[in-house]
Amino acid sequence: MDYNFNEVEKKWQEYWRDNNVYKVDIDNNKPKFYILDMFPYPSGAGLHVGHPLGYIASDIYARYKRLKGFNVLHPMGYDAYGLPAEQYAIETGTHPAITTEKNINRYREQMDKIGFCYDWDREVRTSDPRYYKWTQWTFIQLFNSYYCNVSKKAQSIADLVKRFEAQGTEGLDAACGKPMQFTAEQWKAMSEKEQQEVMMNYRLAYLADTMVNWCPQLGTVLANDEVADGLSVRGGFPVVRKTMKQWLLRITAYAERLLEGLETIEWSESIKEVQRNWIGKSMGASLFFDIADKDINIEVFTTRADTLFGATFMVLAPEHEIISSITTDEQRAAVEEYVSWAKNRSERERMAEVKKVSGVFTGAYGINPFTGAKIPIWVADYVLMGYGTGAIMAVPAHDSRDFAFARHFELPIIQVVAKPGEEPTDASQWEESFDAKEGVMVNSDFLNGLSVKEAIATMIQKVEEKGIGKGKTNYRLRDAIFSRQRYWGEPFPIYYKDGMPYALDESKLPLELPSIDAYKPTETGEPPLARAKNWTTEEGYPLETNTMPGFAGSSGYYLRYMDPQNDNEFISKEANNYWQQVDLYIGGAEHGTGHLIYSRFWNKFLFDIGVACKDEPFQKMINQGMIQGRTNFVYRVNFEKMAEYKTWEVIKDNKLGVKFVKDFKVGHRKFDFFCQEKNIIIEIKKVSSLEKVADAYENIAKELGCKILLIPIRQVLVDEDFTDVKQKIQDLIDGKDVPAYEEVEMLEAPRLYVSKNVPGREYYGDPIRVDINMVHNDVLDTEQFKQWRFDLNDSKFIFEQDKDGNPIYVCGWEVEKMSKSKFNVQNPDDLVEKYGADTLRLYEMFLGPLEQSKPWDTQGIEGVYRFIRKFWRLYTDENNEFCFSDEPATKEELKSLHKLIKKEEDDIERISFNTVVSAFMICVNELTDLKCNKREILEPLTIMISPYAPHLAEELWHQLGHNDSVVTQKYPEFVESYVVENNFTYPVSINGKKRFDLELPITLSPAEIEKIAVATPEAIKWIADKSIKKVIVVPKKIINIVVG
RNA sequence: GCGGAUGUGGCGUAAUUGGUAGCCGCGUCAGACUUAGGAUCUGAUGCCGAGAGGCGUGGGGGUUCGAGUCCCUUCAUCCGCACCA
Repeated sequence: MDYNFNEVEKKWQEYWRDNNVYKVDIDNNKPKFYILDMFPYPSGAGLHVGHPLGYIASDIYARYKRLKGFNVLHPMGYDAYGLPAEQYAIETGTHPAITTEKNINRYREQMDKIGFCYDWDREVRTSDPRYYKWTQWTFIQLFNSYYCNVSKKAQSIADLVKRFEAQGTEGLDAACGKPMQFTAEQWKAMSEKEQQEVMMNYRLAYLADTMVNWCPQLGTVLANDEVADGLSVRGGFPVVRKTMKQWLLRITAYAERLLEGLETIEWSESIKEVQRNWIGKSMGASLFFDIADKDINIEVFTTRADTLFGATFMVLAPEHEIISSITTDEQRAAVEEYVSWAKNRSERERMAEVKKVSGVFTGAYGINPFTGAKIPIWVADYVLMGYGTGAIMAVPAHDSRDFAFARHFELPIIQVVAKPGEEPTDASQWEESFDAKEGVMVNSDFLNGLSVKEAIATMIQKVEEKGIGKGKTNYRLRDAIFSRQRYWGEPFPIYYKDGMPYALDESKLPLELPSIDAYKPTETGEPPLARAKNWTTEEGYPLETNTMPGFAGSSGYYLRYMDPQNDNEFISKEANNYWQQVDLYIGGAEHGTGHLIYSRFWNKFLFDIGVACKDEPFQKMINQGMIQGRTNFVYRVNFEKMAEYKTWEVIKDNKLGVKFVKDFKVGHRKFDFFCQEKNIIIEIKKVSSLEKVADAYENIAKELGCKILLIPIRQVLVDEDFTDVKQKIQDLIDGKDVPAYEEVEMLEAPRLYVSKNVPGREYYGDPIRVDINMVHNDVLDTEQFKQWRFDLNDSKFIFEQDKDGNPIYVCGWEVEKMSKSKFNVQNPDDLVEKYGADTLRLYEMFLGPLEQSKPWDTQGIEGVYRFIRKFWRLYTDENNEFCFSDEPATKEELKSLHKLIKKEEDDIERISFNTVVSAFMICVNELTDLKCNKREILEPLTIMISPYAPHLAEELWHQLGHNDSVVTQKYPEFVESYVVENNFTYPVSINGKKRFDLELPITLSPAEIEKIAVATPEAIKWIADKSIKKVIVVPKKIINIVVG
């Protein structure tokens, strides 16, 4: 009998649980290591094979670090608040806590089956009052803090009040909503409400009117990262822009620190870049433009102060508050109409119409501060209120959007930057704007002749001197909207007195989520919490009815794992000083602009107030790739695309020696393919319409002096290799006379065939990626499609025609994200059932580099399963009886083992788990060949495989006669002397090409090696009559003989 | 449009500093044991070629004794951001 994984895995999972093997406590005698997975949102679908990929990797790393003598913190918990459970509650009336609990239990069961080494005593759930007490506590600290730009950290709002009392805003440099100036006397004269309003301008958690993403279907606002393509990420409902009073976190105060911090952490360059883009720092200048005949000015932000002389008009965002006060009476009606049109457009419409130019003139003029020229002020929605000041100076010559706008509304265009050595030209005649990042200033008075870089600096200096502007750094990052009009989230520890919000006393925490009768908004549109009875403080003040967003609970959870049972503090100093920060964080890259930036902000704030001892939460991060599913499809072949594809293939691969351009435009006409050099047009046309268009095209060809070839799309069916077309194109290039087109008759349906092991060939002769319409969006009814989907798993082939006998449906598959709606979800439970957890663990690692996305393909799992059994057989004899030898190990056996020790150490450190699995296979193959069953080899081998296949290892460890757990053992010591060789087999190259091997003692000098090498019969044969020019000898690497 | 990646056999991949391209596994083929094989074991397997040998890391060019690796250029695919002034 073979290895019985079912029995063994169950046995050790129980043993580990009953013996608290994974429990971890502070141990000052050991170095610590904190390795963390992104905790999951427990959805109803349970885990799929993509989830455990990161968990398995971190589990292996954690177990390895433990063997290496570290005290490893490796916890797990649940991001338990979230929309799906609440949507379900609205539909069914089931309390989200019940749904969540059920899902958590399922997740836990699935995770336990895979044999993770989490210390479950440290589990956290964001919806647990004992946990969210500290989320609320952190919120109160944010509410009671402001950000001092001088000390560059958060400080107590009480200090700010003291300052106001002493000196007002004199000398204050703090992050705030809008600039404020008042004296101590004025402060003291304010009413409490007024003072509270002033403080609100500085608090790090503040309430303000703000433009939000409002999702009517979900009945809540959403953060920018919760919206994609104008739709909500959860649910896919439309989102509109709307001004509402919301809680916000002043994350912008930390923009610079968030940016700088990226330099200190070991994250992938791509995710750092995502964050840099999100923060969007740009250095430029803010300039004030006076308005003609008015006593007001407009502030604009520009990164290109140098182009000021080229500013020929100004543009305001439709939401800009100054619009109504500057618009002239003649223009008022038009402006108001435009503004209301622009405001009422959905985000989706706006995005779809980015290329369309729209705008309206206000009738007002700004004054160019240097030339004194009057420049018209327009309103247009290509300027966004959310960025900079919501107003720009437009320099059409050097900005494509300004250029398009100027063209459309016939506004003047002045060139101010020229390529070095080139004279300025009449910009009003240009076809497109000149993106002048480098060049020389022209038409710009005192800037003329300067480079762009010099001109920017000079201009900023000049502007500052004149007092009409100043150098300024601008960030794209917006403050994070922190309230949601939902039920299933943390209640705010806030009550209202006299209309102003106040924080609850910390002793009142946690403020527990009340139970309510239904989970939807009230009839009057209040958030669900307004349904709660007695939702007031003891004194009767009303409590906040908004709840916190999903990222509230996940922003500081890694800290809580350090001290999860502590009800008196967020974390004890002792725990924090010991565990410090997360050493290795593993999770998906999709949280780049959400959780990962909020967490960094949250942690920096906690660092400022002395709760966290490190400025950054996650020192090193690995983003595991997504495991994609294989989805089988039925396709309808799009012959037009196929013809285009084949034609392109012919042009590309046939190496015709001339260059064809795709989608080439001549004037307003667009051609499929165009070769300028030879004046050849190739067009792809439907057979039925070919005759009609042929004449038209011949005229065009004549007009342009071109030759034309029309390819009937049915050509692809009768001429699979496109030989005919190849010939015609070649003839055209050679200047031969070729008829513009030939009618192709289709006599019978094309023969389709399946080559089972050539993906892509399944649906047509050549591996063509035809543009294909997924059938369920198209003609076929869903039932039939579904049936096919399942039939397709065995590459069963289907060939159909529709009612008119026209389109042809074939099958194939594609790699997609795994999702229930795509019928392609692979569930780990089934695989554990069939192959065991250890096989699943090894296979997920063996699939390829952790960070790479890869399609899930179960075919290869057999190989890993075979390996596991082969590994088992090393320890057993033909009768499956354990059988070990106490003989000393041979040199070969030790060499094999120690090669593996080194490889595993090196590769685990660089998170290359797939190569470690491969190294195990090599070692086991070698030991099997050596028929090795020595304890001296097998004991260390058992320890070494335990991070990967813990159940198997634990069983074998006990079979080897031990009574303790393999988890608590020491990783074997690498001994170099076992792997060093006396000889090295040199590859000998002649002119860089390897020709033969030569085994030589490693003690030889390069000169000796050269002497021997050139004298070998093999070398002599290759040198033949040529002479040796040079011999390169790299010791223990290569010998290269250069002959000539 | 901007930014980040990635291109190696039929497939997943390996090659850590420029030094034997294709390790390991899947698949395939052949053989052994078998009543049987979707079990197990053995061998072969980049392509072309009977062989000698030639060609091969998306394409083109360069540096080098030597390039998957470095440089230039080009093509393709994936991901992120996107009227960001």
